[in-house]
Amino acid sequence: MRLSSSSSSTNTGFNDQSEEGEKKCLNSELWHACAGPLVSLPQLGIRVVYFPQGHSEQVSASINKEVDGAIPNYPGLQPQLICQLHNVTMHADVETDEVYAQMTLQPLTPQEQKDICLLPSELGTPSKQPTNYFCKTLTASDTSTHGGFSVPRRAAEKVFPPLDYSQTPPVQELIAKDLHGNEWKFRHIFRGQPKRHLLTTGWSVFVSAKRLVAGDSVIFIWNENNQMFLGIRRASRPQTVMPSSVLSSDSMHIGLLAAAAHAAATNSPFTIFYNPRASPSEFVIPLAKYAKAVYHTRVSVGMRFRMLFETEESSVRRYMGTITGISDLDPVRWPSSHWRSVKVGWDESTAGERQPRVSLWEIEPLTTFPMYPSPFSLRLKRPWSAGLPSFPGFKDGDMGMN
Amino acid sequence: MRLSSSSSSTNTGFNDQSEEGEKKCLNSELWHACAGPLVSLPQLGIRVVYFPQGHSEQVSASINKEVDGAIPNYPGLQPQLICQLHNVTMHADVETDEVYAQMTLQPLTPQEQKDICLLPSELGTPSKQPTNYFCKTLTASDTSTHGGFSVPRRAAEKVFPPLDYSQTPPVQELIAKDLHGNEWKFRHIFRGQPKRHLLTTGWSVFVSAKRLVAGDSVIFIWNENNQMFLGIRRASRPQTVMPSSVLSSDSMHIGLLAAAAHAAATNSPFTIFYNPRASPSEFVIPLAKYAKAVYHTRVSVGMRFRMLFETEESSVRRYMGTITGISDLDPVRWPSSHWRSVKVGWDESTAGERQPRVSLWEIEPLTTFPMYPSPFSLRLKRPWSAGLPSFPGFKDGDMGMN
DNA sequence: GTGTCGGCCGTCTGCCGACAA
DNA sequence: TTGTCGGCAGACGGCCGACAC
Repeated sequence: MRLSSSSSSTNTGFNDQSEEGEKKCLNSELWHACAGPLVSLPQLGIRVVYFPQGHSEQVSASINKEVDGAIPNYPGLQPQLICQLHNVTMHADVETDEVYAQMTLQPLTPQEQKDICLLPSELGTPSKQPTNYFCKTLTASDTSTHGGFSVPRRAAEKVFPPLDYSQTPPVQELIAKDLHGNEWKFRHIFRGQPKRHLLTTGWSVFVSAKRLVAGDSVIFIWNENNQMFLGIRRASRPQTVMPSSVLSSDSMHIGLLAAAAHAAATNSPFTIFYNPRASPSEFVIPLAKYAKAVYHTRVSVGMRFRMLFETEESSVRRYMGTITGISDLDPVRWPSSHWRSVKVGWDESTAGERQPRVSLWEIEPLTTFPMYPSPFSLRLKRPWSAGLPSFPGFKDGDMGMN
Repeated sequence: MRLSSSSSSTNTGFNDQSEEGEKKCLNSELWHACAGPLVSLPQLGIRVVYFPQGHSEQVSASINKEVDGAIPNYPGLQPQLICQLHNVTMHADVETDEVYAQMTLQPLTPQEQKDICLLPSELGTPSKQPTNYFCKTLTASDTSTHGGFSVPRRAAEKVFPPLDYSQTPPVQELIAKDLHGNEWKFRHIFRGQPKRHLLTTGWSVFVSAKRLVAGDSVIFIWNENNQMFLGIRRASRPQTVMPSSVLSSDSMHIGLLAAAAHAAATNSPFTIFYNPRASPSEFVIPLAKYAKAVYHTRVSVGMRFRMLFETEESSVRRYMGTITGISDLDPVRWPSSHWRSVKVGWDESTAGERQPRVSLWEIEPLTTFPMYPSPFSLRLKRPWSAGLPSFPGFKDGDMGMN
């Protein structure tokens, strides 16, 4: 019983969709606002690279538990699978409002891999963050039953409909839809000494319904159709411990690998969930982005790079670091994998939170080799070769690199 | 982050157990009271029969979703695995208080299967329901904020400490621990016209904390150590939809099968969860119980039988039916499996809820063959033969059949 | 510019016996 | 015997400007 929507939908609002019971479209802008500025979903129909290792990392993070048993080897399973991407849909957890995406991936046949021909459009477009939105981390006063929600002035002026300041005090009713299409009404008033924007009546119901606590964040969006949306982001990740009393963590990891192995062996589609805020890194990468990073970028130990991170206020900032090594993350289980193959050191001492290992497509090396404009498509002369970084026929092309 | 306890523990209360963070013993009596009178956990150390089909049924029921993709075949995986049972532990979901058990199963080696020798103790003892307990389904008044909890008179007299009736009105404070060891305090008062037992102060916090609604049930237990415990049972199973945005249902089913297949191939232990109130049937059966039902009971079409069911008030009653067929539930995937191999018709027309297929060990045929007392142990002359019901060396024995 | 507080009013919680099923 | 209700008193929700950081 999920609320879902196709990401390829161009709807800005919510539509009922009589498909398999009660599914609804959810607002794409809102989904991306909740997911964060760094999250982008690959476009429907393109070729992507799927990393079982990354998927495994997400499962571990989601159920808050590492593998403790023996996972059988899947010798036939490559560390990355080139897949056709079918059916990307955006969802939100009914209980927690956590955003996630469902993707159906179909591994390419050996013949299709041989004939790989990259189109410029397959690089993927970066996620479009809504223009008129704000994100505020809730204070103790915001979540207390004693009062309402204090709206930062700039935020109110940017994303709320303009108040009629001739009234004393200026008041209006706001209506906003959440990820599930439920409407929430708030009294928006401009009062106090000094004057400030407040949400009063309606706010506490929202806080208790969503079980918000100080430290969580709310997001308000004002789109071009004069609709308002609101979403939430919970601060406490450990709270989101999925109580997985359904299947043991070992069985989950085995299932993930076996499903991918089976799909790869039979070239049949399989389904995965991507939880942007639970997963340490994206594990379904547009093929063109992967190819560009792996085959068009020379990296070496000592090289400087930049990498994007999300800030508290849901904007982005760059952190700088130095490449300290290039090696397999798991030489035994996943030899010759590009997943987190780059060991890095971070410039700032507060870098305890940042990963000591990253993947090539996550970073932006500061010294890049010049790219030559070339014909429209990129043609591979060899089939994808068993996880080894040999891709000689892969030529530079106009894939919109910068 | 789970609260757990070993079922082999003889503790009646709660003990801290500095094992891997914060695990605690939970009360075995309370667990069984919440699980219901028909649920019995196999004893630690005995041989059990594990049914992947039954496990799969539980997963489907838990995530409220059938398999919709193609599940690969596991030709090496038998429809039942004989396992040694390690490490049975009882748990309760932190969010919902739903009880479940974790079991570690180790498939027997072919040699061990050949040498199977059943001990009488392996039949398993039926779950001991607590003696002093009551279970009440909450009314609208019980869950309303307007008042407290009306305690049925017999229940109060049986499981609450006796009141001092010389007081006017008689009042006392009750303290009871839930499945997680949290204490709840209630004011127990005997008042009104006519007089009745009520829980007032403290009741509403419990209701809101556990998110109880009319139709849910509470269970109070009074054990021999003068301790009180309380548990809950939710009426609405569809509410318990586990939002499994972690892994697709297909991957879960594949994982379950692959984990069992891997364990069977390597004779290594694997872990499963058993949710008594989510699963349609137990899928880990004591070997002796299985053997008795399959090899010591002759069933045929037209035979009458009885089967136990749980009532609203958490007691048991028998329903009668007739065997209408004996065949494979899934001839393609699981040929020659005893899982739900018996097609039945039920006597009462209100039988819409009851399964049209049952397993041999769930029913009690009304015409049984006499059992002959025999030597202490039952010896198998042949190894377990690939799911086929040939078990010729299996002799009748003193396994406490009735 | 905004987080927290004291003050104040109104609503709802929550304890009581009445009454009826 | 026990589910629901009207009555009532007190606690807490929730709107306000004051004040300080």
